[in-house]
Amino acid sequence: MNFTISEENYIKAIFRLQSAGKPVSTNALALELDTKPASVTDMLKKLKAKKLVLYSPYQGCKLSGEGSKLALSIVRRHRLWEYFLAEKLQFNWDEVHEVAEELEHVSSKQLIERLDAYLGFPRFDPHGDPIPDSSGKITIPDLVKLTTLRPHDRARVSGLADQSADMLNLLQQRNINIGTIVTVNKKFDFDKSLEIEIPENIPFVISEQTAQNILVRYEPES
Amino acid sequence: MNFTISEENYIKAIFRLQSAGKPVSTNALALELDTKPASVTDMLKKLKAKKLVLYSPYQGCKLSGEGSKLALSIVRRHRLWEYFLAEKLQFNWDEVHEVAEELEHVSSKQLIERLDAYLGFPRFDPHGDPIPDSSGKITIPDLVKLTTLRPHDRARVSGLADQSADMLNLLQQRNINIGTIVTVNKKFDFDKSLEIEIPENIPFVISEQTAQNILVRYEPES
DNA sequence: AATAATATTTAGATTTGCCTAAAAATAAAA
DNA sequence: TTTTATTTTTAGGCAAATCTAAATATTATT
Repeated sequence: MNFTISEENYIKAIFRLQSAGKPVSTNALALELDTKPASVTDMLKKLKAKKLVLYSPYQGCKLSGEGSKLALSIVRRHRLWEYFLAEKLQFNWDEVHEVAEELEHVSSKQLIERLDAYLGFPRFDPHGDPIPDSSGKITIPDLVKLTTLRPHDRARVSGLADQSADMLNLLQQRNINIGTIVTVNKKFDFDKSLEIEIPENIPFVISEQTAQNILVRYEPES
Repeated sequence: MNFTISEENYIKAIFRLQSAGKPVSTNALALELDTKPASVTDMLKKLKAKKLVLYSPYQGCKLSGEGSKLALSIVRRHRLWEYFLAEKLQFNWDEVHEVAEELEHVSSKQLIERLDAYLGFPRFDPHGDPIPDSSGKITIPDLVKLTTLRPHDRARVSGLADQSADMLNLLQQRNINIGTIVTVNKKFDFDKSLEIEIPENIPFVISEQTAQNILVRYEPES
C-alpha cells in the first residue's frame, strides 16, 4: 500500500500525540499539524476508510494496528535520515529535523534497509530518540533524560550525566537523590523548563539544562 | 521560489527532450510523462505564467533561462543521489534511477551541497552522465560511450573500453577503427541495439554491449 | 487548393487536500 | 438542570493536477 505525504503526516502526528492509548482529539491534531479542525475531520474519514485509524464522530481517533505499523516505519525513516545527516553530512543536531521531514516520505523499502546497514544499524538518532528496527521494534533505553518525560510521567532518578560539584549541589538543595521518584507536572514551551514534584515537597521548576543531566528510569503507574 | 513535484517533472522532461533548441511538442511531452496532451497544455500555461517556459499555442515549448537553471538543478540532485546510491549503498547501476526520481524532489540547498562534498564532488553519475556543479555547469567528457549518442549524432571512434581479442575482432569485421566517423541512424528500444552507418558502407546494427565498449568524441556537424 | 489525417486546445468533470461559515454535539458553569 | 462555552462536524467552495470528449489548428495528401 502507498500513502500520500499528507496521510503520512497525519499518521505521524497521531502517533506522537497518542500517549497511553488515550484517543487524540480533532483539535489537538489540528494544532499539531497547523491546520483547521474541519480539515482534520475530512482526513480522519479517509484514514478510517483505509483502516489506518479507529475513529467515530466526536470520539477522537487512535491508530489501528496497520496505522501503528505505518507510523513506526515513518519514524524509522525519519530518524535514520536524521542520523545520516548528522553523522555523514555534518549537520548540527538541531538542523536535521526539517530536512528529514522531507526525506522520510521517500518510501523505497530497499533504500531504507540499505541506508540502515550503511549507517551500522544505529539505535538512537542524534536527539537520543530510539530508531525502530525493520520489524518496528524499538530499543527502550532504561536510562532516559528527564527532559524526555511528558507531563504526568513518573520516573526514578537513576543517574547523572554531569557529576560536577555544582550539579550535585543543586540537586542536593532540591532534595533530589538517586532513587527519588519524580513526577513531571508541566513543561513550559518558551524555555523548555519543567515543573516537577517529588514526594513530601511542593512542586518546583528546574531548567532544561538541569533536566538534561538527570537520568531516570520509567516507573510503573502508582 | 518553490515548485511542486509535478512542475519539476515537467521541467525535467522538457530538458530531456529539447535537443538543439528545437521546441518540444505537446504530444512528445505527454508521451514522455505518461499523461494526456490536454493535461500537458494545462501545465504549460502554468509554467508559462511562472516564466519557466516559453510557450505559445500550437508552437510547442522551450525552457526559459529560469527554466533551464531549474532543470539543471533537478538533474544535479538526481545524479548526485544516483551516485550516492551506487557508491555508498551498493545499488546496481540499473536500480538507482527509480529511487533517485523520488529523492531528487527534496530541495534543501544545504542538503545537496553537503551531499556533493561528502561524495567528493563527483562529475559523472553511475551511467556516465555528467553531474552539473552547484552553478549549473557540466563537464562534457571528450570520450563518451557510443550508447549515449542519439539518432543523427555523428562522432569519431576514439577508444575502446574493452580491448579483448574478441572485441577487436568484431570491430575489424565491421570496418570500425580508431578514427572512423560513425553516424547513428536509429535506436531500437526493445533491446537497445543501434543501427549505425560508417562512410562507404551500408548501415548495420550493433548490440548494446558492443556499443558500450566503443568510446567516441563528438564531431562537428558535417 | 480542397480534403483527410494528425496535433493541440478548450470545456466540463473528478479527486485530493484544504478552507470558511454555520449547525450540531459535548462539556462546563451557573 | 438549564444555560453557556467549547469542540467537532457538515455544507459548500477553491486550487492543483488530472481526465474524457468535443472543437479547432496545423500538416500532409490527394
